Amino acid sequence: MALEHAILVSLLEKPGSGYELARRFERSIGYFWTATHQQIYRVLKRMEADGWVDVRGVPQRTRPDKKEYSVAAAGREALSRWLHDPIEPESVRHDLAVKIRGAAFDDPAALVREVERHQRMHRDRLAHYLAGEERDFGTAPDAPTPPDPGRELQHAVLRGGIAYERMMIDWLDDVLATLHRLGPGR
Amino acid sequence: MALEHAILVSLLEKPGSGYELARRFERSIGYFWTATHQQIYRVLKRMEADGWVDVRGVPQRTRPDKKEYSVAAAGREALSRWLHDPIEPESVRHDLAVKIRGAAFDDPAALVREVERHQRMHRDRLAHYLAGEERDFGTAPDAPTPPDPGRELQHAVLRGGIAYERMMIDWLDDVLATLHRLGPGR
DNA sequence: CTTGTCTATGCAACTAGTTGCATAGCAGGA
DNA sequence: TCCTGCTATGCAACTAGTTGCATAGACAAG
Repeated sequence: MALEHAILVSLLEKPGSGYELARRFERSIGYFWTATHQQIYRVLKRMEADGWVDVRGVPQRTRPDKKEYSVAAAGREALSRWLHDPIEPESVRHDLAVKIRGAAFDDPAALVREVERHQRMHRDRLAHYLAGEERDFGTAPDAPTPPDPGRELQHAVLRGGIAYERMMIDWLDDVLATLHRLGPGR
Repeated sequence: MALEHAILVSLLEKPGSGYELARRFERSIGYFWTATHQQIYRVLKRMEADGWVDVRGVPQRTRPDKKEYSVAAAGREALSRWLHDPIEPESVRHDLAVKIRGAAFDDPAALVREVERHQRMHRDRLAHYLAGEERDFGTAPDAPTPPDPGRELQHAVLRGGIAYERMMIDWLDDVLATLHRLGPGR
């Protein structure tokens, strides 16, 4: 399990509340890990009980009070242990591939719209990534930024996301061409 | 949920037992969907109760008897319904990306071996895919095979797997270069 | 003749993740 | 004023998926 570890990394990058974490999981972290707010709250509880994180109540005037979490020593150690563990089978769940193979037993042409819809989502995400890259890592201004490992590694992960979206867009072009070649079937 | 649907597609391609399905999920189907034998047996039970599949006891001499499953009319309809449903948020779980961002808070250089190990696994899988492609879809012999939608679509999905592995290998080269540039940290 | 591997199925207990709902204060618009 | 939407946290009930174990016959290696 790595949700704990994804939370640790996110809190090390910047401490925050469960709600804030949930929003990060909808954006930057969500590109390679998803989690709902319920799951995050529950796991944070467990991490707090295990002493992996510290909590600090933050009263707010205009908003409900929040609990700001930050990584404790035990959490850092747990993360370090996990980083040094050679694990991961990388389980895959790719609905669209199942659908494409399934289309042979239905009407292949009926899948065209669905594939196009997915391709559009990947194009949108690519545009979003590229905008984020330009914003956060764009061509250096006059002041050259000092080398920052965190920044460099975040950029490397983002480049992975960009490469993934480009690959998907190209592959879905290939799939669409195949579907068109097959024509209306069954 | 799509394990049911992945099983339906697999059984439409070729009827088989729970054990056989489990082995297919370790190979061809496993490239885009994973499942353990326990899960498959349990889901098959449910699908049988729902009338999605038919069972036929097959006595065997040298092996334990098996139950051969095949898709029933209701199963075909369920698959068709799912194929026409525009769904999927494509949930992602990418441990390695979490590790890479986490490396900023540990020793980036210590991750080099792990990344190399992953890259090796992707190279192996790519070689495996390419061998399978040559075997099943290789340069046509004298007899041109008749057009078969199932075959074409299986090939399209396999090309997706190949594109994915190539993308990952290239990206991990990029990650390794970044890690080396950072040098031993913290 | 014992040990290990392969086919074949399954139970029980657990952990992970999803869905629906509840609460509650504040802000802004109709 | 009421309704919607945002921040903020959480419970309860469910579904999905994992891990460990059990059984049992056939076959091959040592």
